[in-house]
Amino acid sequence: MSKRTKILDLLQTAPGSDYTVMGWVRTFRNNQFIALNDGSCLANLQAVVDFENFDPSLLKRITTGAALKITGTLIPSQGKGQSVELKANAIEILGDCDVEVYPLQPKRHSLEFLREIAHLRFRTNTFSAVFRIRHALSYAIHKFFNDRGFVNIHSPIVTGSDAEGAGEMFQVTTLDLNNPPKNEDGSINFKKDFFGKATNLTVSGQLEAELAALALSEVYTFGPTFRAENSNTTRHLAEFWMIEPEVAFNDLDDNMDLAEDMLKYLIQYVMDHCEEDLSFLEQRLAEEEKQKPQQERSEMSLKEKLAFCLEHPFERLTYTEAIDILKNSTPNKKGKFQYPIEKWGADLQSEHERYLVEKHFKKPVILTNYPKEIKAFYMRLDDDGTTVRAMDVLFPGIGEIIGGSQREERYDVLLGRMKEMHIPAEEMSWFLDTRKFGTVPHAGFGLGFERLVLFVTGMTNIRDVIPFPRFPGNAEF
RNA sequence: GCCUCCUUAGCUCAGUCGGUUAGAGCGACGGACUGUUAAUCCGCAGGUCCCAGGUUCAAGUCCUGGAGGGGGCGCCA
Repeated sequence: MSKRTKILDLLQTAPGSDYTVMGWVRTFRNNQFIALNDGSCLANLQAVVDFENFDPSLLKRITTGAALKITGTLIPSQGKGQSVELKANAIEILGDCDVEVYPLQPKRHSLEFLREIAHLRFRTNTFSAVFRIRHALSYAIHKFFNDRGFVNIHSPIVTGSDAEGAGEMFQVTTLDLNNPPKNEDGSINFKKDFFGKATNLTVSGQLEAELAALALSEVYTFGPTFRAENSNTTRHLAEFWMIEPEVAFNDLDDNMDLAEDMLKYLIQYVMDHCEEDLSFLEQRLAEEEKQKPQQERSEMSLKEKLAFCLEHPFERLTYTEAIDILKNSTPNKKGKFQYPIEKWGADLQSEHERYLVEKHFKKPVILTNYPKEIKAFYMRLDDDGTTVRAMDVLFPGIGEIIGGSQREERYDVLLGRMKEMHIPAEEMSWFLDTRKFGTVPHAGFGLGFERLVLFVTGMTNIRDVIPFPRFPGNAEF
């Protein structure tokens, strides 16, 4: 292959020289204008064909979806849509594309349809924009933590611990499911399994991150996470990516500061580096909003929404304060909530979270100090003995984007909480060891990566921000 | 897991009270045009009305079951 110039670079190059580009045809207009895209940016390169100088049988093969190599001279464009264009001197068909059977047409497609052809949807404007932004966010996460001296920890994906309590787990085994080795009592003998014990896919890297934090001080994980929950929503996946920072010597306030700084940094990064893709998605969203009834339309455009998040501090309040607001809220008094707020202690439903974020405060909200009964065993017990130092960061349209806490660092209190919640302490001795040997206050949280991508791109279904979504009943591709 | 809606041409959808030969836009194809921006204009083809039963003189339309998909709720990130 001769030297290739990326379309992203070519569009910023002064005209005059010859270049070779390779990419896929979006449209071929007027037997003259090829809109070529190579994914390096949203914009297409316009290649101009003098059709009298090319074999008609070659021109017939320039169809939507075909892969081309075009060599030509970069010239100022006579048309209005672009400043430069490539005057084609040579065209080579790298791969034909039979439009009779190629599912992508030069027209608008529904997200539902594209989801069924996820192997081809990268070739659309919307999905190429989403996945470029997804990449930018991934890179920015590493940059944010690296710049602050955090150490990236690769926590295990196969775990022997089944006591994390973060959700249903997928089993990992090499045993013959049709004829597994049995113990005398008829149960399966996992000693004969690959790892010599029952193993699962991880539901969280947090416990391992805590071990590292209690030596390296500032760490984070960024890896795949698996939950075998039968969740059927636009916000849940069975396989998703999670970022879990864990910081020694941090309390809950430090933890909230870190979460807010991080989210603002990431949003700012995308606004600074993904202007073209963001503008496209903003326009796409605006067109989608037009289809909705006036009442349901959002007041802000995508970029306004992102800027708004940057400009205002997140609202921080305790669970108890939130209950008071909800109890006295108009929808609660008028019986509009499906689950009315009656007494302190109840878990908040998503309708309540949405009211706080979207109606009452109209900005991101951090809820803290939840009743201990509705939170995990490892969260630090408050002095009153009834609440724990938990924090949930709630975003408009997404709900919970971050869940975290200051961790219980006191050995006796942690052990007591584990017993209360029926966590088998014997199997968790390695975790308890950290509280036995030089324990310190520490805190951390989990950020759902796809939920962040959802928010930043303005997409509405989490299955559209991961290349090949896994959810109940579906593991295609 | 629960609730709800949908499934008609390649895609998006219309199809009245159950009644003749099931329609439109876009896309594809053929032609015209040749500085176009999802080009335009003219023409043409394209249907297992999701599947299996049932009711009826007659079912895309009604009923039962199944499959696939969307949305909401719960679980949570």
